[in-house]
Amino acid sequence: MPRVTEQHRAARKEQILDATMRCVAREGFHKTSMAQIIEESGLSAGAVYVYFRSKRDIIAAIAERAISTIQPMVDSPPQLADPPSPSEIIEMITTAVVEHAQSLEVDVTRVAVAIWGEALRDESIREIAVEVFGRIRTVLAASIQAQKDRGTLAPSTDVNNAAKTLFSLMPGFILQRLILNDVAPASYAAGARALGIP
Amino acid sequence: MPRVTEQHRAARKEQILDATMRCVAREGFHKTSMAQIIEESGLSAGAVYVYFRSKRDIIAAIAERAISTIQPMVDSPPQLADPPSPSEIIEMITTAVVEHAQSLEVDVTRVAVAIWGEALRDESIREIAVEVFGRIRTVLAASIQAQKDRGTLAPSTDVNNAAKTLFSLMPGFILQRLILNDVAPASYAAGARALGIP
Amino acid sequence: MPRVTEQHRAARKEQILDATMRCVAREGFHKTSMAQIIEESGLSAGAVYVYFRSKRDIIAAIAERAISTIQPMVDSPPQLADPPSPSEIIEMITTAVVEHAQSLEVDVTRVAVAIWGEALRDESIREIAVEVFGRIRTVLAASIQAQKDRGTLAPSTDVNNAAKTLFSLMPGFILQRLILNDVAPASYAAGARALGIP
Amino acid sequence: MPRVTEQHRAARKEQILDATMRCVAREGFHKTSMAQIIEESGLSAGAVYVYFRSKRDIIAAIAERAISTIQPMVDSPPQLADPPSPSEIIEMITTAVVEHAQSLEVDVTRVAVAIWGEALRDESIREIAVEVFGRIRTVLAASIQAQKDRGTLAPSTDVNNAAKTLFSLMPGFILQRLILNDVAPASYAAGARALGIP
DNA sequence: GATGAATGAGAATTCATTCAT
DNA sequence: GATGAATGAATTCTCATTCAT
Repeated sequence: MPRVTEQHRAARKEQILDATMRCVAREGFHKTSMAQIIEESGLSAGAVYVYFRSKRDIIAAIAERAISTIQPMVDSPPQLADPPSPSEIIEMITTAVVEHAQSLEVDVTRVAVAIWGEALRDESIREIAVEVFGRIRTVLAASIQAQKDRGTLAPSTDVNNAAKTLFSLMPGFILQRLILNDVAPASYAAGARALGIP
Repeated sequence: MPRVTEQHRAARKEQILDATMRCVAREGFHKTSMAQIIEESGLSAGAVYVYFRSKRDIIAAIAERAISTIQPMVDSPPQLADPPSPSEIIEMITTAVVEHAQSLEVDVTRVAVAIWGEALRDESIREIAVEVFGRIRTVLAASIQAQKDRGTLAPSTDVNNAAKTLFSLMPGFILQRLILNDVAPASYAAGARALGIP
Repeated sequence: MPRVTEQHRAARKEQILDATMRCVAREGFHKTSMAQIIEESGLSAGAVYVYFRSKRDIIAAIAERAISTIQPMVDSPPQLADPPSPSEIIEMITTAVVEHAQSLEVDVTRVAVAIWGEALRDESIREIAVEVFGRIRTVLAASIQAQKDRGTLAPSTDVNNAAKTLFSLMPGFILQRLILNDVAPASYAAGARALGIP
Repeated sequence: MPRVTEQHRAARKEQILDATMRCVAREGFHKTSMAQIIEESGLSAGAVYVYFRSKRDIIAAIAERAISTIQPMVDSPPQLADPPSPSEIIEMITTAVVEHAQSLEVDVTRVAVAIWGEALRDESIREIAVEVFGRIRTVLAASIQAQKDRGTLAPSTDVNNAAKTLFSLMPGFILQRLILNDVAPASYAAGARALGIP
């Protein structure tokens, strides 16, 4: 099959990564064997290794996917004239997370937890996590700054500190949803407001 | 069998679990091999299998340890007449977490992340996580209730929802500390207060 | 098909064999993969398999090349009136070997060692080696016969036995040059003469 | 099986190396798979890897064996008052080689050829070959020196050069025996004497 | 109870070769 | 003829677990 397009290559890579996501969401990175990925992808062992040099590379690619998966979730809908408040952002993101998780065959949040674990033992995965965390925090910091400008938050507010604290609501939601399964975007955001978060 | 033997058994189990904690903090559960645990514990393969029937059992025991490790952290110091406020609790727990992590040779928070991942694929580990999460949430709910009683939080506050949101600050702190390494208990609690959390 | 195509075929085969020689000189036959040969030759996998049916065929072709490579080395320069003496032949051949090895990008003697190994497990490679060894021995036998005729060697000399012994000086030189790297044609021939070889 | 002696370990290693020798004599190093070694040794995969960390280690151990295998062959029988002459040494060594090859189930000379090939691509194997070659050359040099002292060889003889040339008779004999199968110790040594070697 | 050698299924990866385009 | 993606058996090595001593 000569003259195979870049498109074809990209599609195959997606095929492998899609299969891997399904496996990892179920079993985590290290309980997912290459044999499972191969089986799930419908390709042969050799084919998988044409597109990825090692299992580590596949894991890294999965982690990188998180960046592009998260991005549309954290980007505020452009039609909003006013920047959303922190609790609104929380509700927006958690809603997007839940919807995404339910619409696809894989729950990305399960993969996210696997990535957190991998970030602790693989520096290059950690770097990817650093970037994702940073992007989310930036969005949250902008919202906090807007509240401060508007007077809803005290002028003395340290935006970065507040963003770090606010950021926690994202992984905390994911974790409680997956393990306790008793959180929902609306009530979670309501809880944030009840605590005083604008 | 006399008590001495029971003590011996317990000591041996601790020895194995201590060794495992060190390994898991470094590499996670699945990159930790039984050979590593055996080597690190200084015991023989056979001996380890006398005290634990399988690697899964060791992982479960490690997860159960989290309960007793967390308990003293979340229990408010008894000398305090007033129950601490939510942000005070956050600062207390995060401080305890950081101090614990620095004083011991293993950073328990790294093991915690490994447990979160394992809870997604092993129901019995999930049950343990459910219990740990529940205990922490209970402490937080009590504090929120106290604030509500005192009038610091609105009477309409849904204590459970607020506790769920507040709970997130714990795993969120752990994750940011391990991956971004730019959070500290005092400023983190300050961030919480800046956001309006009492 | 016109002649041009035949030339083309031959050129392509050379291209593949040249590439293989480079690989084999480095790593031997079995550590040289088809992928390396394909890469080194600049052709596609399919193209290589058009010219050679299998890796074994390529190895066999490499071995056959040895025949034509060795031939000009063992053939005495025709201008010499007198046939050279055994030690002179040794010096001529070893000199040719060293010069050849240095002038080309591949050291054929390294390939020769690989062929010796392969001859032990593949009958058809052995047959090729038999032919090469035989040709060299024939040249040496002729020289010994000439010495005998001239009276430099005893009339009782068994020409064939002497040729077998003399033959050893060739692989022995190659091996010591490659592994110990402390032999040179002139001193090697001098050593032969010191031992009494005319 | 606790309290396993060093003897036991050594015996197991021998068992694995014996099996490997049989395989390598047949197929060379790289056509011998770990599966074959495992099968031939009668052990399990895991057991083999308890004694050798990798296939490379096994190959290295096989090469090291050559040293101790060669040593008794090159050591002159101590009862000889006079040191043997070069051609006598050649006959002794080649006789020992042939007898050894016929008495054991493996022909060590076939393994030797495999080692020569491996020495060209693995530095540590080369080092072992250097040592073996050096030992043989030392024995030959001593014999040449004795001949020189006795006046059988010219006083101008460069002992080292002559030893290098003489050394070649060993690998040359091995190679001709394995590939052409038309050499025998007695006639080979006779050939050496016919060429003038004392 | 303790030991640690042994097991063998399973892991990741490679490789000679094929064949649809 | 030429391409190079695809194949899948084979390769090296690991690992949780067992059991004779």
